[in-house]
Amino acid sequence: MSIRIFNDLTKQKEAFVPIEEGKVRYYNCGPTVYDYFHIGNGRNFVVADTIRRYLEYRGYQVTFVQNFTDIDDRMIKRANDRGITVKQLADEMIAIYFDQAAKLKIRKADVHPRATELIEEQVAMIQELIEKGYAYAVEGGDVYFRVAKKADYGKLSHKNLDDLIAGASERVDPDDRKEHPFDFALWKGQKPGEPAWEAPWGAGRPGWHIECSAMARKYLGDTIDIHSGGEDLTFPHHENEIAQSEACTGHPFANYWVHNGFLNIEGEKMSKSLGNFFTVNDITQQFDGEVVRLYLISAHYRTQLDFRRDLVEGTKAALERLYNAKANLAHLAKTASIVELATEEEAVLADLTGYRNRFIEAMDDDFNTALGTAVLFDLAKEINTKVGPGASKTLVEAAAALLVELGGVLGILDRAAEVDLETEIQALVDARQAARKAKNWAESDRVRDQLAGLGIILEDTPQGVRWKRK
RNA sequence: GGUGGGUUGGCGAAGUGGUAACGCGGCGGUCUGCAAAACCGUUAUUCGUGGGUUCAAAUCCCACACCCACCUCCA
Repeated sequence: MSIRIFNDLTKQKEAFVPIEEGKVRYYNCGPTVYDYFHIGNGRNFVVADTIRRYLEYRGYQVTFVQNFTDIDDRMIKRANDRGITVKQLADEMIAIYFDQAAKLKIRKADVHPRATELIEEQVAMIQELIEKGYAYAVEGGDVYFRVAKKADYGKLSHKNLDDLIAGASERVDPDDRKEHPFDFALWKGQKPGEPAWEAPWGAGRPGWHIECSAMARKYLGDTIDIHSGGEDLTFPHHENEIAQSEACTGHPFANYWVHNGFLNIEGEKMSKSLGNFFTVNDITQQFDGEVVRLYLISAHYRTQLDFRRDLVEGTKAALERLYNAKANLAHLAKTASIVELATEEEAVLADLTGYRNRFIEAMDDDFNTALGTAVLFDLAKEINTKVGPGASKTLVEAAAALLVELGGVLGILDRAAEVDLETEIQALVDARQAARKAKNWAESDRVRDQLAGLGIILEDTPQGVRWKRK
């Protein structure tokens, strides 16, 4: 069995066969760093991170690249509005990206190139495209890609130029300098007050699409295995990347195109005008990042997902369930001393392997995280039912390890099952236990309330008192 | 207009030919000094509508209805 991926290029699930055995070259379109990234971006980054984690879990050596677009119209406008340089804006937002991404348990990519770091490579590609007749410079210093020359233009979005023109007849802004309305900018000539770099056809800055082509090429090669992004990027961004890269290198650009569905807010498209524009920063003020992450992968990545607070609240309870299974095992591990498995435990241990297999089967099928998480809930139930007081250390540890192993693939459950309490808090917990032993309920309840005020929630279990932070 | 996706219990969400996973919520219970939490059990004879194919369909085919996304810089 192998991993199957729904490839947008062919619109069907295909067995995943990497270019180089055992290795994966993976590129995901990162954010334009003009502002805090929003929860829709967050979904994309979580999806890409999960795919990356899973590929690694399946034994692939993954080189994962995710860019920062640090030069474009919005960057320039925002920097001007704030009276800072584009570079300052980028530095600030990139730092925020890493901070917020960490909250969602999104790992750093192997390479996080910035568009402005690869100007030379982009200029070289544009030059090559001009030489091969795929691009032309016009008055004003702009350089455009000649879409009509690329016979298979539209193969990713499954459009052809005639349809495009018919569909967009009213929206295309006529630009006499362009040969074809859908020719897109590879390079934008400098306008007064804008940052610019030197180029053979005049100072200016790269267009949006060329940066991804250049970055993917530099760090991953002419042909990469997987390229992903939000579904809205299919056209024109990814279509244009394909056109540029393939025209330039003469090789296929990416073998598998993966697009995640959009994230809506309470049933509506997120937009500033609707006032429902939420950044990850907004959301993590209210919810634990791991809860948000679990919510984002609770549906298959290709479906549209509605962000609803009540559902995230529900996910919080669901994640608690998994953590409780983990905490139960940690508790048992403290007292479990028998190493040898009892006969009936052998069957449970064998079941554990079954859960791992089910998980792999689910995730192999186009990264079905909804099914994958379901396996975790089933596993938690098995643990709670079959692994109790008196269980052998071997079984307790195996169960705990599997829970963490599978959770780790999804980017959850890495928090310690129990935190050590500060001595003064531990003293309060002890005091309450003493009061309870003396049946001094008034005093024990008072201490319990006091601890609640400190954010410590106590749970009296048959195996003793357990606590967790609010 | 073109292209693509969707419609599954109170709410979410898997499932693409063999008789409806999983989570939240609800309900019942266990535990507890009482709580809370936790845990256990239970919760769709049914998968937008109407036809058809088949021994068998949520799953395949044909209509229809409704919803959504993309169609030049928005993940």
